[in-house]
Amino acid sequence: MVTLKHLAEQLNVSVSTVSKALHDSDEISPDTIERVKALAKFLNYKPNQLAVSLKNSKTNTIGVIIPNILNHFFAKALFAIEQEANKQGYNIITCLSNELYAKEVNSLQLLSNGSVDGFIMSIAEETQISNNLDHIEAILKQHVPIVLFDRVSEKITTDKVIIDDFDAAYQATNHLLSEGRKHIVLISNIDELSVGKLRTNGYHEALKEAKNYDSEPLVIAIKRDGSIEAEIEKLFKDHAAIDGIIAIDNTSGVVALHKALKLNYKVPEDLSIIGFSDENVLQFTDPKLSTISQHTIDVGKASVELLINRLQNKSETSTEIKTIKAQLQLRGTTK
Amino acid sequence: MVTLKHLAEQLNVSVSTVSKALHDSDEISPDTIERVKALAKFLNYKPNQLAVSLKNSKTNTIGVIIPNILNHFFAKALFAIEQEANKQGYNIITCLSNELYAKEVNSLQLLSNGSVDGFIMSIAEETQISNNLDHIEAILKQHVPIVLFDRVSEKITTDKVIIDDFDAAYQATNHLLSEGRKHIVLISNIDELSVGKLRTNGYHEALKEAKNYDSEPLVIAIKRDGSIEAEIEKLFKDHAAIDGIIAIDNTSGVVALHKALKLNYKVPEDLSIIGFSDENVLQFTDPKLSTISQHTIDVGKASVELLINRLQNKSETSTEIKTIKAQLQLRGTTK
DNA sequence: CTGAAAGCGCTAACAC
DNA sequence: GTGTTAGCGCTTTCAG
Repeated sequence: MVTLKHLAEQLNVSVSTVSKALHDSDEISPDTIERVKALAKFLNYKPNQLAVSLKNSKTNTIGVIIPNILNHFFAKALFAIEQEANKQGYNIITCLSNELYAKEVNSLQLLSNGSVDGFIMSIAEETQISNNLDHIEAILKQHVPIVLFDRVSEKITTDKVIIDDFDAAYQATNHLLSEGRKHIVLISNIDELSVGKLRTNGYHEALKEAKNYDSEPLVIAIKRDGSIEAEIEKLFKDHAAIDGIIAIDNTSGVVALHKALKLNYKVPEDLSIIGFSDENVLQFTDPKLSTISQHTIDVGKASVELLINRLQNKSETSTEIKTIKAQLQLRGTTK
Repeated sequence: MVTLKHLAEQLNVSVSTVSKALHDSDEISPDTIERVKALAKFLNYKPNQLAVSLKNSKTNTIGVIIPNILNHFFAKALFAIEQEANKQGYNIITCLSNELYAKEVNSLQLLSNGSVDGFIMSIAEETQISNNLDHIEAILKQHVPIVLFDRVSEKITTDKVIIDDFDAAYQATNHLLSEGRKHIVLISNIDELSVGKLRTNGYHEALKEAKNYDSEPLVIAIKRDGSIEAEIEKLFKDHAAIDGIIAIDNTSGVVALHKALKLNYKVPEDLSIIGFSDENVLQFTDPKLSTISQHTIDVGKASVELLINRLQNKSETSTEIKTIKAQLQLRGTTK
């Protein structure tokens, strides 16, 4: 590894001269600067980031903790975070909690002592269920900033980026009501998550406010390990009169559509379906699924902005909660 | 941040005593060890990894460069790499090249000077097209080990983990031949990639060896930005006699199945389809897609093993190429 | 059993 | 315009 010292020796100058020269200090003669830079380039010198970070107590890297990278929403969020961070001159260290409390604790602990300047994270399912957030509080107390996105908690006071989940489901439900649907069911396999609860509440609220809607709300909660397909088949068997479906997780809307078509429901004539999905599933459906689009890229971008802001304005200003509007995208599975 | 120095001051001992005590050195009295550890725990001391790494010239972190995190194959590979690395006591820094040469160069440069002990990477599309691999050679020359997985190059001599792409496609094609198919087409949107070429070759070879197969090979190469759906619709229109499809990328098999069913092909009676997909798409298809399964978890795991091996046996043994067998999973879209 | 000192690679205040 | 020095937090050799 080429170091400042090597360059200094080769050039018969001191290490500090080399360092200054490489930073274009005006303490150094143009001539020397040029010689230093030439040799640095020739030897392909790259500063050791570890040493720089140690010296500066600043790493220019962000720790990102993702609950489940196989979930397309999070993959896309990571994509956006990485992109924006890079643009702003930050690197990222990614940890995958795999929805486990223990891994989340571990990652936070491991990185919080100097390895990263701050965190962007979404809370693991296990953590949300237990609602034990002391590990996050602990990091915050050490003045390492954290931005929470999507899966957040009211127990924690910090910067957050959230989606207006309640409103998104509320609007979706209202849309189906406006189509004159009389039996609207909500399907969820994210029952335990904060976002799942909010979406479900939005659905309930819309139905409660509805005039002329006589059916009881019906929520199908699919267990994490359960088969979405089997549950949905059962749903159609038990409730043949269904004419509207809101699917609040990433995939069950697509599955519901396939099953419905298989059972010869006419979509959207007899039955409307709205999913909480990204465009990536559209190529797999016909008619194209109407969805609630989560603007995932914006979520990631906003998270990075919030964190870097906090990092740079050391000012202990009050925390910010940024809400990214979800958007109802009507396509082929709604009237 | 709590440092060794803090602990030392509080306890009226030297920094080196503290350091040794925390490492259970037998130079230190059991009594002191206990006192040190107690205080360390009380103050929630965590060693500064930057300092440790700088001192040891060893970071225990692996740089992972992923071409496209929105591709499920790579998301799963990352998942596996992270998991295995963690198990072995390594952290990962993830960089996303987004298929771009420049980003790949950048990530490699940035991390190669001390930030990571080695790399696990799959080559960006742009890099594979240009076939300019000097940046990778350069890192290798600095004795920073690299493991290449999936998208590799023969120009580079280093440890590699590959899938037997040729053989997988060869077998798949032979299976369709054994069903008596007479018009087998190959669909690809990864024409430019090493793996795409290998799979296509396997298809060609199988057809060449086949007796009683009279049709010409037919390869539909979908441009990166092209619409898979439109291309496949066109395929069915232009070649109604098709009775076998091999789709060599992650998604086009699913799309082909949907379009075929829509056009009232009987699958698998009139038409067999084999995709190169993971189980994650199965819930979207009926009948279930027959696939070539890539054992992505094994690919990730093997990559980590190879790298750590290289890291620990500094011995300059010859490089290793590990082939992970792909597996033909016959389900509902083949006879 | 404990401590002093050097050094990993870098930056920056302070000489000269 | 250039060099000396100290120090970031840690480990480790060597003295005591």
